[in-house]
Amino acid sequence: MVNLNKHPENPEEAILKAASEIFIEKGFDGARMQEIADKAGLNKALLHYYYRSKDKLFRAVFNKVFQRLMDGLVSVFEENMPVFDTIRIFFKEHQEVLITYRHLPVFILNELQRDPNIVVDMFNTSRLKKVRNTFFHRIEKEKQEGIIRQSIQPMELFINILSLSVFPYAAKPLITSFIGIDESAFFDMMEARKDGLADFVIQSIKA
Amino acid sequence: MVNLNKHPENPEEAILKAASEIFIEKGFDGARMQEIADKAGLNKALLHYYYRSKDKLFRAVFNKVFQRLMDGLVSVFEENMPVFDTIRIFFKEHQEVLITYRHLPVFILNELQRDPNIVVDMFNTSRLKKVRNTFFHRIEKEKQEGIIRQSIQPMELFINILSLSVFPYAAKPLITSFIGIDESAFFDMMEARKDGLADFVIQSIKA
DNA sequence: GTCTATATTGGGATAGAC
DNA sequence: GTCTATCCCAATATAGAC
Repeated sequence: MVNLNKHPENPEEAILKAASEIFIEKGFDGARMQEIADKAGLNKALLHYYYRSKDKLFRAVFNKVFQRLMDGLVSVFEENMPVFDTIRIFFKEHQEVLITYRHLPVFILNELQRDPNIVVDMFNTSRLKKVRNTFFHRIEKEKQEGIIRQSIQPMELFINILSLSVFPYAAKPLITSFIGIDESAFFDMMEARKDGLADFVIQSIKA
Repeated sequence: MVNLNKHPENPEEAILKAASEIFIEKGFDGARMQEIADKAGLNKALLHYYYRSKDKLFRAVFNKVFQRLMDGLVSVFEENMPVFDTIRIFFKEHQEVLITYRHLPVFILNELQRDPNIVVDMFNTSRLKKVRNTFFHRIEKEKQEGIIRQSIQPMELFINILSLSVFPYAAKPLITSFIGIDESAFFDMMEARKDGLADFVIQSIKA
């Protein structure tokens, strides 16, 4: 589960922590206020006292975990360094993020499909602007320098990298049952895959 | 929405069709038997008459749409032809499948995360066996022939191709809000991306 | 602020007429 | 087989004592 607050001292944080775990595991519709209260060691009435409604509590949770995941996945692209380095570091670090936040990708994708209005607009656009100014800019520069192939589109490369990184974790139950391996074997496989992924991408884009 | 039965003549099929649309859109927990009945033009009692319980109705739906999506995505890999051709044809056809079944990937990934026990085991293993005997076998052969790089792992390549193909559609709400485009612009972007994706992969694996 | 008790609606499931 | 009416539990939300 996601550890949002290591040691919540006040009820408000304890509720948010418990709610995060339950919502991420069961989704908005599957989550029960009673279960959240139990996990927080409090009673239902307090959830409403602090967050008014299930819906408002959910939004608080969603915004928080969404930003967490984005921080974990996107921050590398905001550093200004050679593109190949960015890619290698990203794939080296992404596994840790995705293991820590196991269920987050599917949770976010699903809730966004259920209700596209929950997106945190401000965050998205400002975040992408930063990626544009660093990673995308760097790609164009290295295309000029003859390091990267001319035909490479920054946005598509970005989407490709995220796809290769995130999808296998989202599809973990499918993959494990397909191949007939258990969870730990799956994570071993992902671990072994890291370097290969960077090679896979770099091989594609180098001039 | 997914059109499972064009013109359902009998109630049983009408229910399954309506249930598919509702379950895929709202998930198991978010779906309402009443809404399914309304959409099918029948009453709740009939749903229970034909399918006993919400859970059983859901399983009937899930098994069906799961197999549909797999057919659409995996069948190309079961044809015996040069690997590069397989890849090009797959990316050429995948868009159509994923537009037709828009919400299916997230639906399936989410329900599998919610309850990993719903996997249809028999189907998976037999299906993968076929892919192994054709696509995987072909990769090994072309490695011998010096067409494909020695370091390429068939299973990982397979996962990579599916990731590149499916993830952007699963993350559609995120991508559109990120870039600030609408649905139709998104599909245009995906359409334009097809050829580039095949190039992206082939560039990576060719010797 | 924190609890217990309760109001109230929603929704899966069934009984029973036709 | 198909309907209406109803049962009954579950779940969000609130009232009110402390």
